[in-house]
Amino acid sequence: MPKIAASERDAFYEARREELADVALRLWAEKGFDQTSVAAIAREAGVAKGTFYLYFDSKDALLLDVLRRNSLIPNILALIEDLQSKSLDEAVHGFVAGAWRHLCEHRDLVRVVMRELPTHIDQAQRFVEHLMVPGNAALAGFLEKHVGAARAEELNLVISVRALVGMVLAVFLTQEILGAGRFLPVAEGDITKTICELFLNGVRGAPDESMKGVVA
Amino acid sequence: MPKIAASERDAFYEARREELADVALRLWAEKGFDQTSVAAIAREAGVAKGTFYLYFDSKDALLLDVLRRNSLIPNILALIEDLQSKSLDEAVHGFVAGAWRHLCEHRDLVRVVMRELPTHIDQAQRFVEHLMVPGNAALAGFLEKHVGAARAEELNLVISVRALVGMVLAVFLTQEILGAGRFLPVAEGDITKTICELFLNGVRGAPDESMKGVVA
Amino acid sequence: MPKIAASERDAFYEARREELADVALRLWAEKGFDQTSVAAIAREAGVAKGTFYLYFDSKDALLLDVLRRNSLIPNILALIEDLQSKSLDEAVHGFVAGAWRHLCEHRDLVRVVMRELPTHIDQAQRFVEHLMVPGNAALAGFLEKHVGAARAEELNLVISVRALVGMVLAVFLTQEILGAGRFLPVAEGDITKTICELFLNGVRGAPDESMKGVVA
Amino acid sequence: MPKIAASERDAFYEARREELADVALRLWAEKGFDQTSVAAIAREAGVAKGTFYLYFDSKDALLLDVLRRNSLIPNILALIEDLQSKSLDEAVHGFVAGAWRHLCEHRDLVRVVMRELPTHIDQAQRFVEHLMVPGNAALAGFLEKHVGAARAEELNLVISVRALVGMVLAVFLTQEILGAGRFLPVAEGDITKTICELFLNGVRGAPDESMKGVVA
DNA sequence: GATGAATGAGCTTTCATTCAT
DNA sequence: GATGAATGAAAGCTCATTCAT
Repeated sequence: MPKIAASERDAFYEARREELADVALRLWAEKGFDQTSVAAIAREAGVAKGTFYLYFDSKDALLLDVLRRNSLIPNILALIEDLQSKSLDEAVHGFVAGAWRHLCEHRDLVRVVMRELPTHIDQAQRFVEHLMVPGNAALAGFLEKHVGAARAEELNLVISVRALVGMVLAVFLTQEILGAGRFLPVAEGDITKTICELFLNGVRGAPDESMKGVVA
Repeated sequence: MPKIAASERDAFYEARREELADVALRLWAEKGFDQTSVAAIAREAGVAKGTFYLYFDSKDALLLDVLRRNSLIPNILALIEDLQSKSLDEAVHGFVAGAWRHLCEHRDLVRVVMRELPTHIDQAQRFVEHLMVPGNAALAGFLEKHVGAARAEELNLVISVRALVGMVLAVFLTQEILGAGRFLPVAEGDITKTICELFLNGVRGAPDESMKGVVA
Repeated sequence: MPKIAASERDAFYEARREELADVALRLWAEKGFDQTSVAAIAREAGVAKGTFYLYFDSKDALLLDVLRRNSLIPNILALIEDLQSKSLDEAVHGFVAGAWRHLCEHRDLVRVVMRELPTHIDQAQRFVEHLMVPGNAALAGFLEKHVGAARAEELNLVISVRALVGMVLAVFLTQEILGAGRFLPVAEGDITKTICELFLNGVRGAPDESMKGVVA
Repeated sequence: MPKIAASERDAFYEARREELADVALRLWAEKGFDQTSVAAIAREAGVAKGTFYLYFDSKDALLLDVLRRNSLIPNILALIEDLQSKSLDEAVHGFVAGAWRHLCEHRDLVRVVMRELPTHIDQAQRFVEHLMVPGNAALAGFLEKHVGAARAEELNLVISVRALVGMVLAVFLTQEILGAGRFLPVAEGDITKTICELFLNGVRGAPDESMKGVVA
């Protein structure tokens, strides 16, 4: 069998896997993992129930694959990497805008991860180790560079980073998942601006003489 | 039948209900609602499967009851009410500490709510309408009183309130649910202090002349 | 304990049994034996579920008791006995009217018997042996006396008797149980009159010379 | 996929459905609808419990299907239609023989219908409206044509028709369902002959002069 | 490779029956 | 005697997974 044919077949195989994973993600976001049957996923993807098992070993294996496949880890680490050379203002604005965009673009994934991560401890471990710990550390280091060691003693910068992420995530969840946007529509720009403003003033703290020279 | 006996029986009935509800909450927090069978709840509570149905009409009815029984809504609204007469600093510290305590004391409930709320739209509605909207409004009003109308135009205060809640919630989730506390143990006092510091500096903003008189 | 008290207790006991049996019959007629729980019977009779078992060994035992207690056998055999001295016309009219009255007065029993007899072969046996066979024989004998041996050879008189009963029963069932009475209301008198007229002309047959002297 | 395969599969599917329906009918006739579990039906049909639900949505749906599938309504209406052109004697003999044959051929269905119809009011309605009312009316009209309006005033012909059906049904039930046939074996021919004789003499009535010309 | 019929474990729920009070 | 809480077997039904075609 010629190489091309094989790679074509592989491409087809991969496309099918992706199709199934996409459908599953959508349905899980809607009704939850347990409330979505394999039959429903197959039907929605336009294949037979049995076909599903040619592409995934089990329903659980598909969940792992979906989480892995859609891992935001590289993107987010890249996002963090990009910030290193910027000013504090630019970096925070860039991070918040980037995070918000990521959340919006992966709305379904966010829903599924929020639901399923806490009961899949192994995945949660992986998430913490590979994304949260290094990401946090990188951002905390970046912050320390800009606000100075003195301020870093007043604030726990790791917690600060998580607080920043928490602000973005919580506002996103309430607006987009719980539907608070219907009660109080707010422009996306206002949201990121408010968060950045809060955080930048927050980390910098009340200006006193000793800080003046350090702040970016 | 004497009065006492009846009230004793009622007390016993209520105790059993509570026992079952507590067991259910614990198991649901661990493995999720769908992955926890009524049989498992009954077994863990030390009764037979059929006995469960003497106390609750159905598994779904128990979920509603657990959510209602553990509703944090009154507590949280009371917490907010208490802040009204305080200074901004005291209020924010009080709120953050109170919220953190609530989260710690209702760890399991938080897990279950985070998991099940998004797929129980009616409950989500209730949550948004009865807690989030009024709580947000009350806190935003309080903030406006202390930071002044000028600052309220720079920041969206409703978003700010949600951001504050988000900081507390996200740090709690990462520390306590995802287990980040094992990687980076932080004293509870450090967490609340950092969040308050961030937020207070954040809402007040960089001081300029016009603010001087207003800030509490 | 004095005799009176014992008999009073017995009377109370018997009254309770009867009450429970009556309630059961009513509910069974409405929804069927299997679809009526012991709890429902007890509730409707105003006693606790456990009390039921002080009066009957089991739900099945109650069914047997209800069938036995309400046995129409003695009544019907008495009805047949009464006819023996009458003329054919009087006897048939008396039987049809009596049977119709019995059916109306024991509507619920009829429903239950029609439903449950076929699946309770032992009860069915008893019914056939103690009511149908002797009753049929008695009526067939009576008929033969009046229509003569010659006619008895043309007609199977046992079948004729069953046919007579069948006419009454089928019209009763369609009018009262299936509710055909709502489509075509017919006076009770018309029904019995029509059945008697049909049967009397039917058994007598087309008059020919040989019959003249025999017919009552 | 070739056409043949599809139609073969459909044929197989239909055969399975029928097999399950037949088994169910048999078991229901024996022990009643409620006392026959889906598991028992599946086991008797040689398939697993779950397989049952590939062919029927629910146990109730199967009951409806069995009643519909075996509906005697068209057959019986056709039987009645066929009589219209015949003489009274021929028609009654034809009807009684046809009805008896139907009952014998659908013994199990008769048992199930007798048991379940009274507690399934919607099905009972359908039965009354679509079979009893029109069938009765057609037969009553036919009778009136042959016995004359004068006799139709003496007899309620609708009741007469039901009485005829009742004779056939009651004798069938006692012979075949209650097992009276074991006590008194009677040739099938004797039964239908007796019923016809009874009915024909019954409807015609005692001959008087005015009737002479009308009777068929 | 694709199918979908078949499976049976497991779910939620009901209910006849028991028994401590 | 009377109660009703407790039981657990058994029901109807679903669904992840297998496998012959």
